[in-house]
Amino acid sequence: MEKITINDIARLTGLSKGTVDRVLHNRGEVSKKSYQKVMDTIKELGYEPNLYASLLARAEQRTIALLLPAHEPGTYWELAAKGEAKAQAAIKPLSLVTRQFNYNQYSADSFREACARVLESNPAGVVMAPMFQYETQVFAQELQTRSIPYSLIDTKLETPGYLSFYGIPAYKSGYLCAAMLIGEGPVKEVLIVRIMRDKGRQSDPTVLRRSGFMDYMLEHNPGCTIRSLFIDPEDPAATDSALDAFFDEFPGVRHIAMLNSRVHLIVPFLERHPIDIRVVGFDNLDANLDALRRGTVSALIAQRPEEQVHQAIQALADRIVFQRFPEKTDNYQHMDILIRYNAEDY
Amino acid sequence: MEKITINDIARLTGLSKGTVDRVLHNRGEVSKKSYQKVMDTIKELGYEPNLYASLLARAEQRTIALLLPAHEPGTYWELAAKGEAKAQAAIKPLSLVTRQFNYNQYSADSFREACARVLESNPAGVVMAPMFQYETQVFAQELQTRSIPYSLIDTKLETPGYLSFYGIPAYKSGYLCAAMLIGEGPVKEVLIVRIMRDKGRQSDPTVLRRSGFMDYMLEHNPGCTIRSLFIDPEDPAATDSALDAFFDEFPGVRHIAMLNSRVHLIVPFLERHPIDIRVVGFDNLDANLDALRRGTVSALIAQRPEEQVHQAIQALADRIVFQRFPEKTDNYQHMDILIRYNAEDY
DNA sequence: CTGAAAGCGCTAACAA
DNA sequence: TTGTTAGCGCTTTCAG
Repeated sequence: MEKITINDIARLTGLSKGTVDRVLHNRGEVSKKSYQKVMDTIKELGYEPNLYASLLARAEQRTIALLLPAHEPGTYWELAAKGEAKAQAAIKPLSLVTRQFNYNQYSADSFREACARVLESNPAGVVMAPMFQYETQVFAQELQTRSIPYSLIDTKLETPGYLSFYGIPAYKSGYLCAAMLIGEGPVKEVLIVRIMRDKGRQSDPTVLRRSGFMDYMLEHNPGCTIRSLFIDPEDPAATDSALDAFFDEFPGVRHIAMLNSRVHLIVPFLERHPIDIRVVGFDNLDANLDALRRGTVSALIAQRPEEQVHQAIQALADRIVFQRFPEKTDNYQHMDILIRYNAEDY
Repeated sequence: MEKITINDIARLTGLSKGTVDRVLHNRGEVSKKSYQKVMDTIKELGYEPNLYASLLARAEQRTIALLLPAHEPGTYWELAAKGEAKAQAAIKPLSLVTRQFNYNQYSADSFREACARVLESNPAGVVMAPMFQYETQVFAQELQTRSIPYSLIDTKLETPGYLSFYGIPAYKSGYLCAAMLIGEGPVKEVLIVRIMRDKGRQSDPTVLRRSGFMDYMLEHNPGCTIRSLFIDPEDPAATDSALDAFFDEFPGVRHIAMLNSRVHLIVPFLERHPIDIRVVGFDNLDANLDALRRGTVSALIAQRPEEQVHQAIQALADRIVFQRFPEKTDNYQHMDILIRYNAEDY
């Protein structure tokens, strides 16, 4: 069984290497007839291109753009950004590099502007974490007309022709959060702490989480009162006093959930008032893990954001270099449950 | 800054490509003088060979051997074997293939014999899940003298010069299991169900798990009595009656742990006797997941064995093709906690 | 001991 | 729309 090459299929079809190469990379300039003939015999013989030869002959570097919210240290997106490094190493031998473009996750303008920069850089592929429904649509449209493949992470917005999506199921994650918080036991009241400015966001992923959370409560603990409190992430003092005021008014609350990655914001308060409160949050930020280890936070639901970007980049690389499509378009990831005793090797 | 090639250094030294190649792979037939000259200018110019050109010119397929316990359907090692397929796809473009060699995990002879077959196949690298301390040492030794790189998965035995290890921390996993089983609450007695023939094994990974389990109990629940029961995986009827007898004698037991992947073996019994018992086991076998969904098993600790073999293969491929060494030698993986509400997307 | 030369399989520029 | 051709950088005879 000989390795079959581009020459073989050129000979078999009666065409030339050049033409075969053109259909292989469908860069047009080929008649329908030739195209079909080549495709058919490729399939028939099970031809697979030789990567080494290809890479050797090509020798130019393509780049994959990452379009992510800006990542201040200690935030969720910093975790995600870590996946870039891993992926870099993996795709470097394929003559691919990554390049990051950041935007302010609270400003649609900034997102639009970042999109423009991405397009300007003429990438071979794009990984994006979208926050704004409309702007993302427009951008996706543009990518498609330029036939630049793109993958989504974190939030799945309905955009045309995305290559693949990687993230956790938002609704289910809220459901799970509720289960971790109250189990089966009857609980009279719980508190959901929310972030102020999230209110204004167009596409807030915590909306779905909240609805999953609510449904679990309805199904398992219908009598429970669910209270909300909004805090300002920029203002720790205000957060403290808001919590103080809350517990003055509702001293019986023993269960708190936060449906975003910021549970660490309420940790100082909790540690200053040693009531025995069960707290469940999301994501393995260092500050969250510390609180978990100290026992202030009972459980975290985590989602390996670095894996999400890693996988998205890999999928794109496969697509770009090997013309290979991912097995599944929507890849819902496992939700990791972290407690004190399994957080160490995370 | 131009890429410098073998031609450059041929020109610079006044020798030919052929000679340069000879010193590059020190296969002799070169005068001392020429050798020195080449070496010097290589260092001077910081020459790095182009892998693709090299690989292309060489054009042979190398194979990575997997040395794993035989995997009957529905067993742990079947899960692990799944990782092979994924990795196959990833390394195929590098002209690498995998080939599996199986042994009976209860027979050292069979292991030794499998090792022999692996060596005979002259692999470019080896991934192994070792079960027998001494035999593994001997084999590892042999691999090292032939300078065949190898990685370990699942169980880390102290062998010389392994490339990397992938698995969960055994002791900690037992500790975690105990935590999942009894939490902080005081419990009077717990049952550990064990597999009969594991007793005779030389390198039983559950030994460490058991000691982690015991330590958690000592630290958090010192008064608790820990009972053991041995069952025969081949004999469901005997398993049932053993459990019957056990519960006749100790009707108060409400907590069961199994420190291996076989918790499904006791599920039929449990479902026939609807007492409210908390059960914790290991690994995401289908039968275990089913029991988890039905609520018979409360929690599973899982370790993504397919990822372990996938990563081990990748590491080897990187080593073989790109001469790259893994970032970390010992890669302890996260222990996944599975409960009903997060098992679906696993 | 050394050099010359023929590829490895694919890409891309240029002609036709 | 298609064919031709000159490499990409390295390996490997084979003749000297």
